[in-house]
Amino acid sequence: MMNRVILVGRLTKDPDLRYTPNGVPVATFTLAVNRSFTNQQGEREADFINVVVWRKPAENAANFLKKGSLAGVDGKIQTRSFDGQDGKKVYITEVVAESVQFLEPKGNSNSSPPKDDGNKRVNDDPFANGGTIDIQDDDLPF
Amino acid sequence: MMNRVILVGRLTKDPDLRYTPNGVPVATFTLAVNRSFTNQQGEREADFINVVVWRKPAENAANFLKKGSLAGVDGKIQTRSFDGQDGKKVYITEVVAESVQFLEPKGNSNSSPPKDDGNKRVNDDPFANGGTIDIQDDDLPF
Amino acid sequence: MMNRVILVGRLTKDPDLRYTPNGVPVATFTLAVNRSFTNQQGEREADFINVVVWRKPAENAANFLKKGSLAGVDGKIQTRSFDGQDGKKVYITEVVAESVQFLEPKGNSNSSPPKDDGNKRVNDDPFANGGTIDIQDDDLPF
Amino acid sequence: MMNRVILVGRLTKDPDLRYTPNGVPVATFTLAVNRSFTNQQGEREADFINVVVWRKPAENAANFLKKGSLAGVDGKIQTRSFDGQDGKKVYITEVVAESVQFLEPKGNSNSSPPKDDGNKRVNDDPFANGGTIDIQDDDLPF
DNA sequence: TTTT
DNA sequence: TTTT
Repeated sequence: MMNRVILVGRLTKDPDLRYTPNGVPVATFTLAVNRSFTNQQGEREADFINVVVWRKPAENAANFLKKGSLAGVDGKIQTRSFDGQDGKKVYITEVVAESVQFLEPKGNSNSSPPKDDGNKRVNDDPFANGGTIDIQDDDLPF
Repeated sequence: MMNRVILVGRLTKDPDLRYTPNGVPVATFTLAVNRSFTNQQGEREADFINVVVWRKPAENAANFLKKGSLAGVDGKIQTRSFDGQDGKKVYITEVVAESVQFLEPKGNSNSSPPKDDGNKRVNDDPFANGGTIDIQDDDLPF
Repeated sequence: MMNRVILVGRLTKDPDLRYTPNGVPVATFTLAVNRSFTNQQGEREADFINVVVWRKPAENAANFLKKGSLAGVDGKIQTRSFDGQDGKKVYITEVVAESVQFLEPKGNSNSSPPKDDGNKRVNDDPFANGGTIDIQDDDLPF
Repeated sequence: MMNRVILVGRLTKDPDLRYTPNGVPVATFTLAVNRSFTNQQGEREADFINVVVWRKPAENAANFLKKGSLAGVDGKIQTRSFDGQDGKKVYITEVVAESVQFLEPKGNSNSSPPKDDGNKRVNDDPFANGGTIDIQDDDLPF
């Protein structure tokens, strides 16, 4: 059994950072990954892939990525289901990132600096880890 | 922009082979990929990932894989949407396989032989191609 | 910066398990991965890829894999160099496996049972972990 | 049998473009891929991975990548051997790229424009293909 | 509900 | 023989 996904694309919006009742950080975002070929109308389309990240990489993603950022994701496909509001089961397929890579060049944060929305700052420089936002030993305890 | 998925798992059902109006073969199946860790209840869960294959590999998948077969998939994640019966947009995330690998050992087709449901036979031995079911030059013209 | 390798192939020999001076297990083996295409002479060739595994997965690989076993590897490419006996630098490219997957079907250990060469037994059934031989929390402390 | 490699790193030198006696373009370059962790001395090390590309993507790589460019590679590991000058067999492990991705942002070609060393120009804008440098139908015939 |  |  093997399950591996690698993506490079651009965030369609700022990451959404939340915390579980136990205080575990979870970030979600959507990556737009342009296809390398065009459709019959000659348009280049994209796949819009939902990504979930847990723990410290979640906080790093929230701190260093924003709408339009070029990011790499290494993780797994996960499927889950829940009961929708109309009583029907909803099936979800998403990518759980094990590491998120910040691929924007150093000076290239466009116009605005990385936003600070009040989350505690975990790491001030994504390049301190070679640009990788990885699972760390000192992550929240689970 | 990069988009790559590699999976190894077991088919939950026999592949479903169809043809487009232009005669292009498309097979779909679901791969159950067991996770390497267990949940809080100590149960091992699986991800159920929908896979689409086009052209000759579709026919090969239909001919050589069946419910329970161990298979490898190398492809891309694709997202698409359509309008559901209740007027709401339905969003789909699936894997488009570029190659499908038959991983069952040679003599191990369980009890029954590979089924033959009347599709024209493209290749009588998946091992003739090292077990790979790949896109071929003589695929249908598109 | 991203670095990901996924392989499925067969061991060319039994894994070689050693221990560092600090007692850390390291296993090495070579995977033969048949190519999906043939050369001009119509022969199918293979790539012979050296794989290194550390810690508990190393012991699991040594216990459950042997010459001819079908195995999956998920890891990274690593390069290193050392000074050869003739004073010239030797450059090595190999795969460091983060997880090793035992893909032989359950009853299919060919003729002989998994060998036991005196290594302490860490896990008696690779399927207890869904066939995955993964890095565990109780690995040696580094 | 599966064999897949995905890399993102920086070119250590300009690509080296050559042509076979039959006129088939081949480019080679080395990708420096920084590791996400540091060694015992607290230094971040890198893996230096040799990459080979054939046909049109080779020409595109030569035209759009240079020393220091951030690039993504999707391909396979290949091993081969030849007889060294001292009569001993030399074993090579390298990556054969199926597609090469130009990840430098559009305006960020540093100081100098993409070099033109006299090769016929195949494509003037790597972004015309969404930044992908892919195998095309009109490649040389093999 | 989508990015450059 | 190595990149930012």
